[in-house]
Amino acid sequence: MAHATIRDVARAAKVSIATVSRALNGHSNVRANVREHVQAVATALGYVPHTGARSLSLAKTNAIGVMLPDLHGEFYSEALRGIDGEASARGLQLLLSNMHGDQRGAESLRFMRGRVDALIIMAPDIDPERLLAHLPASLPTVLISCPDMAADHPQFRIDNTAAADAMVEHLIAAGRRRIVHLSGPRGNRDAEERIAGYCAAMTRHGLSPRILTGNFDEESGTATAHALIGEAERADALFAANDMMAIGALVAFHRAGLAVPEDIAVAGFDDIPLARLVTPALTTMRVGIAEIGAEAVSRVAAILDGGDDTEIRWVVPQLVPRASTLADTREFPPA
Amino acid sequence: MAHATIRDVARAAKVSIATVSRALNGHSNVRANVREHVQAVATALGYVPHTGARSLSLAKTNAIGVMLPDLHGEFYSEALRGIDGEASARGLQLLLSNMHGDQRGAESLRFMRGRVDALIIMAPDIDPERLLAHLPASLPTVLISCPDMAADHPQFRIDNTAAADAMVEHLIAAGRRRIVHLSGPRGNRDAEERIAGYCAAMTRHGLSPRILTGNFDEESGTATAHALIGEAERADALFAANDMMAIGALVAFHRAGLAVPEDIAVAGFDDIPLARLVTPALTTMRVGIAEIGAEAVSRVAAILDGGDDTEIRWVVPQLVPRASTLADTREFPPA
DNA sequence: TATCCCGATGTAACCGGTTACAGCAAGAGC
DNA sequence: GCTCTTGCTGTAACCGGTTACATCGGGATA
Repeated sequence: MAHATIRDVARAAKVSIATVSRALNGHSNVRANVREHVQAVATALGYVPHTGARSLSLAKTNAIGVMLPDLHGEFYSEALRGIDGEASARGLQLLLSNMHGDQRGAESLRFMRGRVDALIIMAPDIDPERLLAHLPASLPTVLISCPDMAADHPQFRIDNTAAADAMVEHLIAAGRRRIVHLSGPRGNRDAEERIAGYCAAMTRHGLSPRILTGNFDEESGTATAHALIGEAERADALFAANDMMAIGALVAFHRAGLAVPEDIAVAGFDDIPLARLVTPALTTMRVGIAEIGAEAVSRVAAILDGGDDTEIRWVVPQLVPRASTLADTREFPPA
Repeated sequence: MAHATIRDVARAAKVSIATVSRALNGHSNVRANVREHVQAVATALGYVPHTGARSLSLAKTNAIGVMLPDLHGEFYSEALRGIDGEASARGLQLLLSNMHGDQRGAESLRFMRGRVDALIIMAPDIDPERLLAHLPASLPTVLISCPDMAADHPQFRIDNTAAADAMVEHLIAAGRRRIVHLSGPRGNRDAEERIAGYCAAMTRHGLSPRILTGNFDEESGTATAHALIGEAERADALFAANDMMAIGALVAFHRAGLAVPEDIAVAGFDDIPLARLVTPALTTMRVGIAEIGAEAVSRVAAILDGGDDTEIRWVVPQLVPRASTLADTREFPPA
């Protein structure tokens, strides 16, 4: 047996559907006893309003669409956690769609039209053309770390260049010279900017950059560590473009009997929750992605309330020095 | 300017809306040149179909609702990752709703009606009455580790009792006797069952159970570790009801200069990705929550295809012995 | 008592799609 | 040339709600 509709309730309560709608939605112009009667009948029939139909007629869904590149790894999980927290505090539902690194995934944006009131898109590696092409026009959209786009959307931009530069400075201050950068995949905006910052700092200090390309996953870190271990003039620091790669390397160095940071310092980027839990704890740049996610929801909400917002808001990552680059202050004393 | 509707396209293309609908949905009974013309006009107007309206008339949303207790911590993130992977492989969207430990959150299930074709609910600590009350009837629903309910829904049940029992056996085999259990919050189904398994095994071996109650978060683990450290006859093993608490304790023990596992063994439950990355790597029971999530989506899909499924499927966690309980095989040699 | 006003209720249009059914034109068969 | 079929297209009902507007009845007022 299908679900009861408002018409079923109206029939059973012997009133019009308009009255049922008004009674259930708390409009004032309904006589008290009629309202109670309608509510009783609705409960008896197990009536649950059809939210889809409701949004259609109200042109309001109370939902926002979230597009992430991936859910693998803690970084995007953290982003989602931040978004989710703020969204449910505001009574907004979340419609998820991620493109698993596949550019075609951008098409799924089309399916969001009519289901959400606004969009939050995080897509550091997507072709802007593609994104724009499938972006339902006139849908408020907040971008996080996306490629430059013609559209004048509100955005969050991470100052990757300055942050990577600062990390290199930190490593140099800690006495390192042969600093290798394990980058993210080419074409990814964050990856490219971190490379730029790394190169700038190295060059400024008269050091020659050396870049290995990874994939932002643990495996890239492991593989890179193995590659470095055997080299004649071994690097004395590895700066990975994200924490997962750094941790992969950290573990691999450890297994191979190399001491971190004594033999080689390791630094990451993002400050995922895991970073402070590995041994030695990982030095990294804190992005605060959960906070950004939450703030993105706030901006979306403000726009939906009629606000105007096309600002580009810059996020400045903070250095979080931990034991993996600091020989003197081990957070975990040797066992 | 609002978005173009199918009527705008029809007007501009000088055909009826029915023809537009048919042309764009690839029905065969449309003349080829008409179809092309309609497609061209639609593209020119930037027409994107209104998915909400479409689902209303088709009574099919291609979305499934997901209710989780929380997104904090890796456990539910992993579950969501598994669900998401399978869902997007099948072209299903995900509507997220989590109740942040708040029982009232169950009401948000009502908002799913008319927006999703089915539900996946993971709620180890929710009052079944409440859940049933707000569960839109006749919506296919797969439950994961929920309290027993009258309804005959397809379910996944984790064999927590046997698993906790097996973990105690493992600790005893490793020579431990003063084994303390750090449990999850009372009322949580998983927590209660793990307590039961722990007690059963302890009693069987003539050991007296000792249970401290935690909250499934890292902080509980830290606090418990501090409490244990000062005691006269210190415990020689801590079995936490989930990995996050175990890791909190692990770190706290380390900081306090206690060697794990030499001075005290530590074991967790869940096998979150983090578990193998901490030092020493954490012994735990692998639940495979991402796989369960994926499988839940498959079951949902099968039901939507007309299948019948009211089975209770049991998940048997597997012991993953690692360095935190095995004095002899350290995965990370001392630095 | 007649008039006005006001609050409660019903009718019907609308949100943006899909599709059953009707209509219509062209080609086939006689 | 006339009917029958076939294939394309349009009309209108429907999905399940909301709400502008019309209607209706009763109390207040003159």
